Amino acid sequence: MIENLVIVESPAKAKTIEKYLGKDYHVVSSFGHIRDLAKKNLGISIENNFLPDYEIPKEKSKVVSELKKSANEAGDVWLASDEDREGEAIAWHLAAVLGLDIDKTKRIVFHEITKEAITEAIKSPRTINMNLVNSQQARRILDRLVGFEVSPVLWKKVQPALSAGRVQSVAVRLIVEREREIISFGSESAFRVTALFTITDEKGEATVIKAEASKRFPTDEEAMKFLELCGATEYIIESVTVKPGTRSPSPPFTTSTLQQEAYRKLGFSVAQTMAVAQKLYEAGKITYMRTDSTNLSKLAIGKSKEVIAAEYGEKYSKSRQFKTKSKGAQEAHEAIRPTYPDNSSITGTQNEKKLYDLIWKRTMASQMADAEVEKTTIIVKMGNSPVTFNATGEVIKFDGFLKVYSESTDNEGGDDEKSIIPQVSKGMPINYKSISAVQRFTTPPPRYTEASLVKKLEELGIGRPSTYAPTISTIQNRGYVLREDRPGEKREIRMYNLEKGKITPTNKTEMAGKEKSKLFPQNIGMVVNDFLVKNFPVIVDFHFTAEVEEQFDEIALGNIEWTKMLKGFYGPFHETVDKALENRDSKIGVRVLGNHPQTGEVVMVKVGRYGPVAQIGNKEEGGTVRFASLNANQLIETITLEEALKLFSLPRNIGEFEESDVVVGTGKFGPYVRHSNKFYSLKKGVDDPFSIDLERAKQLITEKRESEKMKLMKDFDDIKVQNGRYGPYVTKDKKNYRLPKGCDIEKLTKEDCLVIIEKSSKTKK
DNA sequence: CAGTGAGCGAGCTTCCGCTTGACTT
Repeated sequence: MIENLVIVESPAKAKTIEKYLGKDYHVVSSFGHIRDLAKKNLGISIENNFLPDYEIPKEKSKVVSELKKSANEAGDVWLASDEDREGEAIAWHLAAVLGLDIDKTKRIVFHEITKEAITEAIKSPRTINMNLVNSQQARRILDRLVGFEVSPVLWKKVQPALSAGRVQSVAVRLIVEREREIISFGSESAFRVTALFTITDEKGEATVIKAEASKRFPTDEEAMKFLELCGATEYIIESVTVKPGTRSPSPPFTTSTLQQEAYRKLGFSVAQTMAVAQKLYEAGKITYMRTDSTNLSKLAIGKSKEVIAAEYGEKYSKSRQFKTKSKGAQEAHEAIRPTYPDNSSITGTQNEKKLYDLIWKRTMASQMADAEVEKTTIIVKMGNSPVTFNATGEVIKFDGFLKVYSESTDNEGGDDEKSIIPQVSKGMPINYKSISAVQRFTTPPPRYTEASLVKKLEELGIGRPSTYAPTISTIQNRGYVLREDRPGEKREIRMYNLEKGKITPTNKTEMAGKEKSKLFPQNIGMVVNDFLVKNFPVIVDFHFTAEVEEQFDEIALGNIEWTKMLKGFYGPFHETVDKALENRDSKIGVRVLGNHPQTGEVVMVKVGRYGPVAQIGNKEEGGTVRFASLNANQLIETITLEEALKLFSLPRNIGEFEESDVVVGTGKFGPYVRHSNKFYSLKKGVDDPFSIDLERAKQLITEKRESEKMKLMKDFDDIKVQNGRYGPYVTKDKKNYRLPKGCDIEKLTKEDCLVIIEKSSKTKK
């Protein structure tokens, strides 16, 4: 019999702690929560003062029975779940399920996994804090009430299988509202004037500096007029300002900042970052990856100091402890850092190496000296205009933490490039090399990426480190939003260039609105959002979470009773649910575009059973009602009558080829060409089903035939060997079969193929 | 693998936050 059983949440943590505690302690893991509200029904008895109905989920039964067995065999049970609201609740559920005495069972906490912290914790156990547990119960029950009362309203009023919740609905709202800002954004343009000046120093060496005019010019005429002035004057340096400054490193990673930087620097999706980090954590290479804390253990700070001094020298080291500033942070863990700071690199997959490198650098940089910079600003005066040209340059005097790491930012325009400015003095005359006025368009606010959405949610205090990635998956799985690339549209920009007193106009094109991996709201997301905003304004308010969190904190402090808090919330909330159900507004999400120009029938768009659809005519008026699905990227909100009517022109016959009709249409998988019962997809972003001609259609048909021929390696009529994405395979009756390893395709016979098919169907059973 | 949009109504969908595997394709 082992004297002491310690229960923690994570198995990787259990392994480490057991090493620190020695042979008198057996450390096991609960794998997170072991009980939850009943899966079916509401799981809450509202009339019994919100009495929760807890059950052990099926997938947890094995863990729980093992825990029970260990607990029965042990002398003392120590509950060592995380030091936060959820951790306290886990401890309480464990006590309840394992039949431990709530008032006597030892509860210990540590927010870093070091030998010192753990032995210290063992010395000072406390008991379960029921106030903290109750604040968790309030949180859990409130979320269930919101999710399980609002979602069914959506099923009834909008579409089945939809969902709403305190976190996901706000995430969707952010994306929808951002899209509307972009839709209503009116882009304006103005000419930005930049000059290249040549500066010759005492030694006669020439350098070119770039300076920007202090004014922008709204029209071509004004820009031209200014350039004319520029060509007819002299330039003198009016002032030179040199300002020293410092830059400080960012704090070490939390879940949210790791997701943002891994996206910006490595192009990882939020889910990918978490999966790779999980592997690093399980291999003992980094500390826990779901954390809101920027705290580092004394051990980590000390070790980092040694590493930095040895690697870069004493003057690069500066120990710092960062205060966590994010709203609602619970700080149960350390920041995300290398377990062993002396390992600057690791073995593993490419992605593991890259992410580890990022974490190592960020951690080291956080313990390094400020960078010292010198910012120089030069103002150049013109002889005939009050407009000045300004140039800024930055010189790094001491690189400090920048030696290791510099944080990326979200803005994409690399406009404010900083150059090195040579020695110049006030009153010095200089000459221009060239001056150009370039039309610049204002840009709408950026669409969210997964990572920037996480950042925003964290700022609002909505969601937790363990739920950022799942929330983003949920809103995509429900079809509310979609992560997409957009090619953008070509835009002409005008420019005028002044050189040697002569102005030459030139035009160039740029791509406007090009997007990569951005979150776009879908029609159903917009309809659901508008419905929620109208019917449940409190729930989708950006401050709702912050407000209820304040009350949860009061419960944790013992100032409010948790069921009272729930009663206060539920009364008015449930009324809004009833009101939303009573409302007989049948036209949810319908937008009437106008009337058919020929027949006068009403034309509308809405989200139908199979997605967004345009409709001509309606039941009430009689006659035939016609439907046509909207194309991908067409929004109910912005589609025009003309565009909607165009949808009804498909499928259309565009001619004949090899004595068969060629028909263009749009199907389940997008626009296609149909020819003698075969389908050929149109190229995305290249072909348009409404304008494609016979010539291009023929081309698509022959191209596909060519590639099919390339694919075909052996042809035994009903059985074929084809070359696919994952190498050669056998195909028969539209079913594919993998080839055995080391198979010689050249010698493969029809009989061999039949054997392969036989074997494969046997193993499937 | 290229549609679907009548009406009835059974039975189902759904939340947030803790934690990891065990499964195919």
